[in-house]
Amino acid sequence: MDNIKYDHAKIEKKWQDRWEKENIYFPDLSQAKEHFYNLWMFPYPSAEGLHAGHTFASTGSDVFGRFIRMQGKAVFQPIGYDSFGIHSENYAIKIGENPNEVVKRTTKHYEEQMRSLGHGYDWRHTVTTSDPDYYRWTQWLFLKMWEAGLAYKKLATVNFCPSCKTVLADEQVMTPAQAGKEPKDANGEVVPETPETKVCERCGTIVEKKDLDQWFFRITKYADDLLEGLEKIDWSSRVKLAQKNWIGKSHGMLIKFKIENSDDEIEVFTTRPDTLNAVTFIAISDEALYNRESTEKIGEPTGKYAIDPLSGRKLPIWKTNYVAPGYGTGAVMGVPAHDERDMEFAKKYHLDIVQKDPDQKLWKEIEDKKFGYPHTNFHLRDWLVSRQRYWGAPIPMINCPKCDWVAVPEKELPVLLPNISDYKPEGTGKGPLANHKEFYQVTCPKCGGDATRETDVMDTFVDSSWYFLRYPSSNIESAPFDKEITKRWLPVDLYFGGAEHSVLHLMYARFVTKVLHDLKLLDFDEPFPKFFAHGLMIKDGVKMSKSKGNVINPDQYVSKFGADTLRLYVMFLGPMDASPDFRDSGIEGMQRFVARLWKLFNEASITDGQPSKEVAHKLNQTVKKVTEDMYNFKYNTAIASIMELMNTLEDNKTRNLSASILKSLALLLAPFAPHLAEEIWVKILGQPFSIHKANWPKYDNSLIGSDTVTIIIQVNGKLRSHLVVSNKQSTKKEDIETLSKKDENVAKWLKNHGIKKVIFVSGKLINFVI
RNA sequence: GCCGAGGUGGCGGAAUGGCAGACGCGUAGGUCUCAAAAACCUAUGAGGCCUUAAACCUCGUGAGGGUUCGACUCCCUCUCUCGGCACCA
Repeated sequence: MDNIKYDHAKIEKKWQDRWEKENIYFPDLSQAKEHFYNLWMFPYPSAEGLHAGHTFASTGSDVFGRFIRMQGKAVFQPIGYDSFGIHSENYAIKIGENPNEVVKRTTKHYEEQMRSLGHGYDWRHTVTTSDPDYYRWTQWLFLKMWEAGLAYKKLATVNFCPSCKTVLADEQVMTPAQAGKEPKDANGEVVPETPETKVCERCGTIVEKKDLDQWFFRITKYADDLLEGLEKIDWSSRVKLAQKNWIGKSHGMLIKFKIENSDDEIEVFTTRPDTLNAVTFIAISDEALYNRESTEKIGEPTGKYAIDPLSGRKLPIWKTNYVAPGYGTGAVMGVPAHDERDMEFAKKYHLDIVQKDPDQKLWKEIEDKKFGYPHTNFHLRDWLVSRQRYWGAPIPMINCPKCDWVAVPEKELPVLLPNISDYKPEGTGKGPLANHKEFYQVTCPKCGGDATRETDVMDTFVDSSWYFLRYPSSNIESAPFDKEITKRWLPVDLYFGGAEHSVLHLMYARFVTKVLHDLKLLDFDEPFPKFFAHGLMIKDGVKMSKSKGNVINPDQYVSKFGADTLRLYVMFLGPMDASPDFRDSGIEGMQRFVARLWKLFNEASITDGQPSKEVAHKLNQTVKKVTEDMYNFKYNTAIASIMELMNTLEDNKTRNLSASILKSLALLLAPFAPHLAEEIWVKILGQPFSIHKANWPKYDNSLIGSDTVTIIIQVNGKLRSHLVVSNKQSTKKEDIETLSKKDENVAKWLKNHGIKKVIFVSGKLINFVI
């Protein structure tokens, strides 16, 4: 037995080295004709290593890439690291090391892990977003935005954690339950939670609001384009809907109200101008009241009155906390009869309530009489890209007392991020770079006078908004992306990633692509025509996360069971878009499957002869099923049918197995278990290296149907018996009906009953209705 | 509150109008062994019938109703779970 033990450690390493040496996964990017850009969202190195959830996702992508490569296409499958940004920086701070050093170490380990899993990445085209060769072009992108008038600076309210002394991204502010923390005040005292309590993801401290000067990208200008573009891309409706809701387009009108005893007017946005006849007050947003974030509606009368343009009634104007600032005009018309929120407010403050039916004619009347005009509003806000942090790409702008904001000339890029020791955020409203004169003290590129550099860095989502453009051109120094290569390889053929990026990353990448398209730098305007959202891995029923302490490190499984067993196991857990639960017990079953396969190939007497009918039939069925499942990312059922095939072959083992059958089986296994399949292909079947360049097996439809068919016999829809007949006979209603009636068990049910109707589905079933 | 996805054996899951539970895990019994592990074989939704076995029957896909010759699958109502958004006028 020992001589056929599968030594996964030795065999996997051997083939990984040979694949790399012989450039199996490195397509010639300038030549390839039939090409396929297969992309998995790059990870951010915010931990020492990747966890099993990454293994599930990256393997899912790799399996597809291998499958497509075996269809004869040149597959470009790159990988990199989203290494700038708050996640990586926070991790560095937590372990008390400089992010420059941490990222070097963690990305190295990530690479080792991905290599050990046997992923077919093109290691000659990796990107690391914190590398100056990369962020130089992130800064270039900022300049393009600036030139196009799509970057601007303005005062904005941002989230601030008084304990971490830093500004937080919106996605790092959450409810205490989401953070898994008890809410604390700035002094670290636990305080009672209210429905509005929003805390810092990391420490659970209640976030404060601060007003700071911030850089924005004008994504709102592309709101309609982003919405319309969704129509032509092949994404799941769930993800499209999330983007649609985020963009939040609503049609309505802006209506003007004159203010009593004044020349001023107040303008409100409404989607219901047909209810103007029931308006009784005007509610305006008030930052101070709004920031108290109470669920109870509160307000204060301003003492002023607006005039209803229809009836001339006086409408009191109230400052309230329930009108969102920054949306529409920040003012709404109060219509208690048709809006629950207005009703709640009107009741509390004893405002008038007028019951009148909505009148669709008002849309036209308001416009005709010039009380207002049609207007479309969006929920989408401009993209805040400033971060008062250290670990990001410096924003390439210079502030000159004479010339205002001046862009750093393109040829002076990159603006290097200095390696400093005081990189921790201080919470002063400025980033750590503001403490470094040698960084910010510069001369104005325009007038030559003394000027100061911007000391904020860019949001990490800017880094990841264009990285897919860089991969094929990663070795080009003169441009962010080469024109010819980009034309050949983009857009991405399949983008594989987590649904948690449904809005942010995927929206930003689409926006940036559309901007570059409008600047005539790209000839497509959607970066990911096909996106597949995989599920998130669960461990023992709960989401895998560092804070819950249930993160699984794949390394121990690779060393104990081997990459192929682990790959097969995670792919077998369930369909790719589900959330599989990682349990240790199941992986041993997969180890058994691998051992049985190995034994089958080693013990079989391989012949050149034709396979038996039964085996040929099963093989063709399996090839068809696996091929179809691959395109639908239903790897679990693909593997199940390979198992069935193996079970059939084991039953036939005493007979000799034909080489053609074994070759097909090896090919079907190749995407899932690349090392095992290669070893079998080259060493046992004597085929030329490499199986991963071989052609995917074809199936013959004529061999899928067997000679006989089982017909189901039902009485009143209940299964009563079966009938095994020849293919030909199975389509003849009269024959089947006669044979069925002779069946003892069927006859029993038909006895003493008249047959009302006979339903016959050719080749499948017959149903007697009695 | 709104939107979306979902509820199938002891467990992961399969079947998308036609044999419910493929495939795997687990469990039980067996073979091998001094013994154990491993490996292999057999059984495995619940219940009934039966000396035993085969065969057969009833029930069964969150609950209730409907459409259909036939429903896990389609429609309606309810319920629970998970995910996203959340005073957006």
